[in-house]
Amino acid sequence: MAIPYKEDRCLICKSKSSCFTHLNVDELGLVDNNRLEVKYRSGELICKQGSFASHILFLKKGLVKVYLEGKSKNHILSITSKGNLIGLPSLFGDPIFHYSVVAYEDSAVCHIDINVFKKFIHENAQFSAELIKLINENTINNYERFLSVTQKNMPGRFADVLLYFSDQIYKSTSFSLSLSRKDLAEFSSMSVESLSRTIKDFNDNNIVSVKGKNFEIVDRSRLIEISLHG
Amino acid sequence: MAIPYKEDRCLICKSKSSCFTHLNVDELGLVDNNRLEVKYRSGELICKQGSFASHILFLKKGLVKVYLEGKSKNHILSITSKGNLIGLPSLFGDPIFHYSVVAYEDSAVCHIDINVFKKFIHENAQFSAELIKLINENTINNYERFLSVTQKNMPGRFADVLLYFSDQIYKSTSFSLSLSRKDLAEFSSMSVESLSRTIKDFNDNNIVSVKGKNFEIVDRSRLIEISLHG
DNA sequence: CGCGAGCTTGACGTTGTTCAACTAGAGTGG
DNA sequence: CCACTCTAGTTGAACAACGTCAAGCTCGCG
Repeated sequence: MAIPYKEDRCLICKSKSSCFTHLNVDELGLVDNNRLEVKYRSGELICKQGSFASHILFLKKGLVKVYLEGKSKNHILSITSKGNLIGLPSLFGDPIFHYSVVAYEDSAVCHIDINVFKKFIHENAQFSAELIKLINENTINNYERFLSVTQKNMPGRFADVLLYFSDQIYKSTSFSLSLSRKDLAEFSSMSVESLSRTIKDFNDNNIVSVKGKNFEIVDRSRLIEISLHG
Repeated sequence: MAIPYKEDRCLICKSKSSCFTHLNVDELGLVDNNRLEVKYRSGELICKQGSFASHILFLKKGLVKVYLEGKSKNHILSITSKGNLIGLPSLFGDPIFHYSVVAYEDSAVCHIDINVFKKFIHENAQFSAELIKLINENTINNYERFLSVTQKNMPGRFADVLLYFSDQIYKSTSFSLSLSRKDLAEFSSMSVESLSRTIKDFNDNNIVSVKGKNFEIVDRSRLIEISLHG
């Protein structure tokens, strides 16, 4: 059996979620005493849709995919990088995870007892306010994805995905993508073959330069135009 | 100028949202003093995507559609009946409405000052907990819709929509639908013509009996089977 | 009685998927 | 170091799903 491992005390942790900034020293101590820090290797399952959500997860380090499991294929909800909470939709109602999460890179995850979260919600209003803010940001992102998925054709959807990686995840015009073509396809709501053709098309038209998993956005304005349905 | 109209005091209102049950007499009085009750006729716009969200809306009576405005067509997020709050995603962050809402039936809506909501969130932890629960239920519904939209064909999606009306809205196997074909199409993510053909198909195969806006679910188990991709 | 919006129907075109074959590269064992 | 295998990725052709266009229908309403 593994020995519980904790790199830092929460108090001095620099990668805290914004809602933890509203906790006092005692409260942070309570978090510390009710968490486990777990390291995951790339490809490992961090949480499984349908399993018991006894803990809220905090992604301290790494990159993960958050996805819904469908009958035959999955739907990737978001690619989430460090500093974000996972499992918030499980806070009330059925205490089960509503999605699965898998690590893309070696990741560090704090498992925080869900009852500690509930305690703070009932006792610390600042914490609740911040939590609601985080949940709402997520909801608004979902709305954008609804529009992308239901109203755009393949190039438009893939343009959205590329801009998402460039702006939100890697914050650069060139990046080495950790996702497989299959994952990219599930994130853009299309088949692997169609994705491959779309990539080729973007590459041939000098919109994006693609070599394997390395992407470089060449013509950003064109990409934005395509995203707005071109 | 219209005279502010209030049918009941909040204290004795029987159609309260679940989060208001955690307010005391004084707090309910505060809600009462900071709300307007507005009646809408069928077809009227209750709130407009992108406009300033100074108030959270409570649907006291009626039936409305909540939808995202796309470039050429809309995407209906949900059909919402009385007892539900509208505008919660606008609570923090940009104070604008992220969707539009239109009445299907004559409806009564309480406009509650958004600052009253924020005040309760910062002072009443029970209220926050209940609010988070409501927001999360909505998120989980969105997940189901993601799977429906991205992984099912037209019959599957329309079966989902019919079951939604039967189970969630009308709670009966037969109902008179307030939605136009166009709205039904935007709710099922397809064109009006395809919707029309799908309806005809369901009707011809004795799965649902349809006469104009009157729907009767004849073979529920078949409908569920189709929903699970048949 | 005629007008018009909403609805239906058929023919056709487009978009995207599926299937199958092929290719490139990474790991394995001799 | 080289053949062997396995998997991820690419490509082409056939096909299915779905949208678009145009015409016709229905029914409420002036």
